[in-house]
Order: sequence, then structure tokens, then C-alpha cells
Amino acid sequence: MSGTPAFKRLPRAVREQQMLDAAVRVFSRRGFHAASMDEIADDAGISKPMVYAYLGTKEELFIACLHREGARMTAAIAGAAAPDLPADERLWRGLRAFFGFVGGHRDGWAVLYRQARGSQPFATELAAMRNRLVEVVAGMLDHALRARGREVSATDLEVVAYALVGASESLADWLADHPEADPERTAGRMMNIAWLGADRLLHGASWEEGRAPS
Amino acid sequence: MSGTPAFKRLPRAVREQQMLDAAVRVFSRRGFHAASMDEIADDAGISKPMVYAYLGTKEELFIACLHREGARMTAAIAGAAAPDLPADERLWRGLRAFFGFVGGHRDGWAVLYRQARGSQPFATELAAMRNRLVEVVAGMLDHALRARGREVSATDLEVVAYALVGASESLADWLADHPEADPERTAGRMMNIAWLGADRLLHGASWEEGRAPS
Amino acid sequence: MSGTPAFKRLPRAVREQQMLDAAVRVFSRRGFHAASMDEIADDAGISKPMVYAYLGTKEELFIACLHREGARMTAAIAGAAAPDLPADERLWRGLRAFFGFVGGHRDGWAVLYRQARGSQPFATELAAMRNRLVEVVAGMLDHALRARGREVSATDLEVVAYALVGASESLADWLADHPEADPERTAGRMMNIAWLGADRLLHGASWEEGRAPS
Amino acid sequence: MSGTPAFKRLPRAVREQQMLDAAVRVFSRRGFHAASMDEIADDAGISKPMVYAYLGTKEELFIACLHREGARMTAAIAGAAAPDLPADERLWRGLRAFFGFVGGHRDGWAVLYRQARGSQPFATELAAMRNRLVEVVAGMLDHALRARGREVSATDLEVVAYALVGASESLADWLADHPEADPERTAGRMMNIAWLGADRLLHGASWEEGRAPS
DNA sequence: TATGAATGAGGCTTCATTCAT
DNA sequence: AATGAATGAAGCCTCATTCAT
Repeated sequence: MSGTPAFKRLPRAVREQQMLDAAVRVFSRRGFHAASMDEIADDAGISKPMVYAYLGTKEELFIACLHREGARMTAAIAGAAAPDLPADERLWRGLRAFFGFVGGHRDGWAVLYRQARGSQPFATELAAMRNRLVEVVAGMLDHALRARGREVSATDLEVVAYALVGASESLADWLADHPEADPERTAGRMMNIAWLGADRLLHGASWEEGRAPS
Repeated sequence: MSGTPAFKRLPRAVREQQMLDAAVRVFSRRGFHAASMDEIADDAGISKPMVYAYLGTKEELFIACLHREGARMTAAIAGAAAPDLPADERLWRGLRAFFGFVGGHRDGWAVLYRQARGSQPFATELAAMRNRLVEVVAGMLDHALRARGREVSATDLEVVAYALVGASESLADWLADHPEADPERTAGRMMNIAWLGADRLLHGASWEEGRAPS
Repeated sequence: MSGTPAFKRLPRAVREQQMLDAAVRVFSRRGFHAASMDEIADDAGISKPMVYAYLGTKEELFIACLHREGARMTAAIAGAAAPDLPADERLWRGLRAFFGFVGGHRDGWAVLYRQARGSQPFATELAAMRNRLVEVVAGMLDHALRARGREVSATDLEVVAYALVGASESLADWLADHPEADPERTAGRMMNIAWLGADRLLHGASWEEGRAPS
Repeated sequence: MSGTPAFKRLPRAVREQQMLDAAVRVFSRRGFHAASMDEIADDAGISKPMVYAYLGTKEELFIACLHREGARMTAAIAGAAAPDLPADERLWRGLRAFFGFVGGHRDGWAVLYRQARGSQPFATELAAMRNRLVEVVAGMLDHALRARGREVSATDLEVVAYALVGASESLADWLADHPEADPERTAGRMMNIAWLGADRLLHGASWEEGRAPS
């Protein structure tokens, strides 16, 4: 009655983080649809109307989660792969950071991400994020190609980047499903695959000239 | 009275196919959770209880869709990539069949597949399907490697195959999202990526010996 | 196509018995509401429309079961307790027959009976059956009383008979719930209780004259 | 605005009682299966989700009714039959309280009780309640027997108690079905039956020594 | 700021029952 | 005589969301 507990009447910013933490936990545990606002509020130790007041609708809340976790991941990668490094070094550091992040947030990012694919409401958000990533990768490839005096169409670049990103996501899934696997080692494997393929591409080789279109 | 079959009292086998058709359409249009059994039944031109009688629960229905579409795709690929062909030819034909299938069923397989990832209930089914695919790819790689007198650990093989499959899935997503894109051309791109990378691997190269762990 | 199996096209009477057998089994196994016409038809090895054609509605079917099983029990008791025997001998034989029947049809009569109590639709049927039984018991008591020159109001007789029947039903429940118990022994116990109480009543005794009303 | 409480936003405890009242009414009126949660909610003047929020599933709701009504009845009996009274006085007061309660709640306890028998989900609950009662009665009998220097096997005691309880339940049914009957008088009749039978048993008599197996 | 109370809406599932062959 | 195909109706339950305090 008198001594209000210290964890009440917290400033808005703090509360929002608590809620997002809880939301990420619950969404990961249950999936978007199976997660209930009740459970999220409970898990955050707060009442439901507060969640609505601070973070809006369930969909908005999920998007907020996506945003925060995506930003964290982006930051981790960007911090590791400085733009002034040589291309292969950037790729390697980027991959290591990516798999490290996924491995360290096994029930965070990877799961949210998997939830988001396939549900239209989040398609936009997700596309935006992936596009940022694809652009970065494509930029790296382009940079390296130009350094060697070659040039490729924007679409080709995009597709190759897309494939690399896809392969990485796929290995990230694999990592999330194999708790005993080592993120660093997985990054190494992905690097091998990507770089060997990219390397050949960079040298202008093609699988069978004249056979496959383009 | 005379020519019109009146669409009534059809034999079970026929109705089941109609239902599956409708289910694939609706699941693709709405996503698993947003799809309602009502809409599926409506779309199939039949009453809800029949759907339950023939195909069971909503989950079971979804799995039935997955099975049918998966079997169709598998058949398409298997029919194209005869096992007695050389490895690169098999890969090329398999990829062409895969992307052709996805391109021809843009609202079918690819979408179902995206829905299925991320929801635990279907994880098992999906894992089984993907594993079959991964095994095939891994088999092809292994075959080619041995033909050149090299040998790689099973895990390494699995991971590479996993990455290739992931890249292909990713490009399939891309294809499903770009209605104007050409499946054949996409297959060619994937082939380039895969084969160039694989080729280097086959020759025993590694990104940077001693740098990445393994 | 040619040699129609022997168990098809059976005469109506036989089919009806098969259905009733199945119905009793299923009703006992599941309870009235949880039992489905589908399961009953299946269990009878027959199609649903036949059940409706022969035995009508689900409620009517249940009543038919009640009738048949009730008649069998009544017959068993009546066959054992011949009306020309002395009262105590009749009671003893009747009880022995009753508990023997219940013990021998543990998932038949006892269960149906328990289902029927409590559901209004069958109240009438059940009341009729019980009333027949109560009348018989009351008649036995009355006969014995008059033989000793005493007379009791019809209501009192009914209530006592009702209590005895109730006690027996209760022990029948107990018997149905204790598969290891011996029906004969249970009959003996009930006989003791009934006869000792009745005997005192027959001698005109009352618990505490002037204390309890009547 | 001023005096009318408007029947809204009541505290949980109050609403729960209202719901239980409504549930008892509806279950009694319709039977467990025929009763719909809709009708219960309507009858309670509240929306369905509140019922689920406070009292859970339909089954749980029924059990809650059973509990509350059972507890009330137990309290009524226990309050009347003080343990320091002589056995016959305790029995008489207990019976009077029991029949008084049943008579006063004709659409409550007796009907619920009848519903509960026969449905497996409630068997456990009911068995527990009845067993408590049987134990009390058996205890009374045992106490009286020992006071007279006699001793009976536990099983015999249980069966006799079971029969007495069954007879009482049966008369309670009869009472519920005869709105014009007088509870007190019914209690007197049951007392006569029970006490006279018990009295003989207490004196060591048996229906016919050597005839019935024990 | 914070919350207990409250609900509209909608989804899945099951069944008894009947046609049409 | 017999059945596979078909459905209207209804029930349970859950949830996102909002009042009123």
C-alpha cells in the first residue's frame, strides 16, 4: 500500500523494452497466431491495456519486434564488416557476424523471421529488410567485379546476391535446428560456398557457355 | 437433365481432388491461419462436413496439400533428371524442372511451402521432404566427387547440399514474387552459381586454407 | 460379384438384433451423447440408413435398447421368483437373479440404466420400468404384512419398496464398479439388509414411536 | 446514475456466484449435454467469454457446480449431526438435514447429482463425494457396534453403508420427483428403514444363518 | 499511469439425418 | 434391400480489443 514496488511506474522507454522482450519470447515460443496478447502481457508482468497503449495492435507489435531484432542484427553485421576492407574479408566478417548473431539468438531472430515469411501482413516489412541486405551483398560483388574490370547487369547481380542470402538463411535455419552446431564453423562453410562460386563468377566463367541462357 | 452432369453425387476420388484444388488455392491466397474451412468448402463448391469426412482436420488437410503438391514436384524433377546422365546434366535438368514447376504453380507449391516453414505442426513433414531433396543433391555431388577421385565428409556434403537447396528455395521465392521473370533463365542462373561453386569444391579448392575453420 | 456373402440380405428380425447388440455395446462404451450413429452402424457392420430404416431415430434406438435389456432382466427375475413361493424365498431368489443379471451384463444393463437416469427424454421409459419393479416389491411386502394381519398405507409401502429398490440399484452400481466382486455374495448382503429391516417393519416396530412423523 | 447499480462491472467473486447460480439452473433444466454455454451465459446475464474466463470449460463449470452444491449440502448435514450425539440421534438429524436440503433445492443438488452419475468425466468427483458420505455413515455404524461390543469386517460395513446411502439417494430422487411430498416425513421413513435394519444387524442377527453366503 | 471487467466475432469440429442411386 | 454422398444446424472455445475505474 505504501511502499510501491520499484518495478512499477517505470518510464515509458523501459516498459516498452520489457514488452518487446516478452513479445519476442512469446512469438518465438508459439508463433504469431498461436501467441496471445494475454500471454505476452503476462510474460511482461504488465496488464494488457498497457501493451495496447504503448505498442498498438498485435500486428504492430510483431512488426516492432521485427524492427528491433532486425536493427540489432544489421548493427552487428555492419559493425563487423567495415566498408574499407577488401571484399572477401568483408564477406567473411559479415557472415561470421550473421551466423554468430543467429546462433546467439536462436529463439529470437531466426524464429521471428521464419514466422514472418508467408504471412502477407509482414511481407512488406520483411521485403524491405531483405532488400537492404541484398543490396549490401550486391554492392560488395559489384565492387569486386569493377575492381577487376568486369561489369554485370543489375538483375544478374541481384539474383546472385539473392541466392547467396537465401543460402545463408537456409544455413541459419539449419543452425537454429542443430543446437549443437558451431556458428563460426557454419559461417566458414558458407564462406567457402559463396566465395568459390563468386570467385569464378568474378573471373567471368559460366557453367557452360552458350548452354544456359545468360 | 440431359448433358449437364449437375455437379452432384460425384465419386469420392473426384471430390477429393476438387477439395485439394480449392484448399491449395485458399491456403495460398490467405495463409494457413487466415484460411477458413468455410472458404475452402465454398471454393470447392461443397459443404464443410464433406471436407472433414474426406480429408480430416484443417491441419491434416494442409498436410494433404503439401503431400500432393510435393509429390507432383518430385515427380516432375525425377522425370527430368534421369540418374544415368552425367552429374552436371542431371543438375541442370533438375533445376530447370524445379524452376519450371515453381513458375507454373506460382500460387501453389511455393506459397504452401512458405506457409509451412515456421509452423511446428508441419515441421516434420517439411523436414522429411527437404531431407529427401538434400539427399539427392548430396548424392549427386558425392557421385561427381568420387568420379574425380575425391572424398568429403558426410557432414560437409550435407551442409553444401543444404546451402544449394536453400539457395534454390530462395530463388524460387524470388520467382514467385516476380511474375514477369522467366523460370528457365532463373534455373540457368542458379546452375551457374551452383556449378561454379561445386566445380571449385570438386577440385579441392577452399576459400582460404587455414583461415576458416575447416 | 456372384457369390454374395452369407451375411448379407438377412431377414429383418436378425438384422435388428445385430443392430441392437451393436447399439448396446456402443452406448455402454461411450454414453448416450458421445455415442455416434456412425460408430453404431460400423459396429453392426451395416450402413447408417439401414439403422434409421429399421429402428428410427437415435433416441428411439436407445429406448429400444432399454426395452430389450429391461425385458431380459425382468424375465430373468420373474423366472427366478415364482409367485407361489414364500415371501422371503421370493425376495432372495429375485435379488439373486437381479445381481446375477447385472453381474453378467456389467457393460450392458447397468450402464444403459445409469445413462438413462438424468436425461429427460428417457425419464418416462425409465419411470415405467422402475414402477413395475417397485410394484412387485411392494406387492411382496403387502402380501407378507397381510399374512401377519397388518396393513400399511399404500404410500408407505411404495416408499419402502422404493428405498429397497434404490438400495439394490446402488449396490448394482457398486457391483458394476467392482469387477472382482461376487454377484451372489452381493445379493446375500442386500438380502440381509432388506430382510432385517423389512422383518422389523413387518412386526410393526418403528424406530422411535412418536418421534418421527409416521 | 444515482441508486441503480446498473448491474455492470461487478467484482469477480460476485459474478462467479451469479454464473454458478445460472449454471445450476440450466444444467438442472436441460441436463449436462443439452445445456449450452450460450444459455448459461444468457441466464447469468453476462457474455460467454466471461464464463470461460472465470470458470473454465463446460466440464469444469459442471464440476464447480457439483463442488459448490456438494459443499453446501455437506455443511448442512455436518451442522445438524454433531459428532457428540448418540448414534441414532445423529443419524436422524443427518437424514432430516439431508432430505430438508434436497427438498429445498429440488432443482439443484438432486438433479445435478443424477446428471453426474453415468458420465465418466464426473465419476471421479462423484466417487469422492459419495465416499466421504459412505465413510461417515460407516463410522456411525461402527461406533454404535463397538459400543455394543460387536465388530464387523470393513467390507461388510462399507457395503451396508453403501446400501443405506443408495436408499437415501433413491428416496431423494423420489422426493425430487414428488413436489408435494414432505421432506421431514420422508426423512422419518428412511430413518425407520435404516434404523430398524441396522438395529437388527447391531444385535448380530442375519437373515438366515448359513443360507446366504455370509 | 494502470488495470480488472467485459464482449463481438468468428473459427473448428461434430452429428443426426436424408437423398439418389 | 442397401449404401455412398451430402448437408443444416449447432456447440465449444478463443482472442483481439475496449470500457470504466
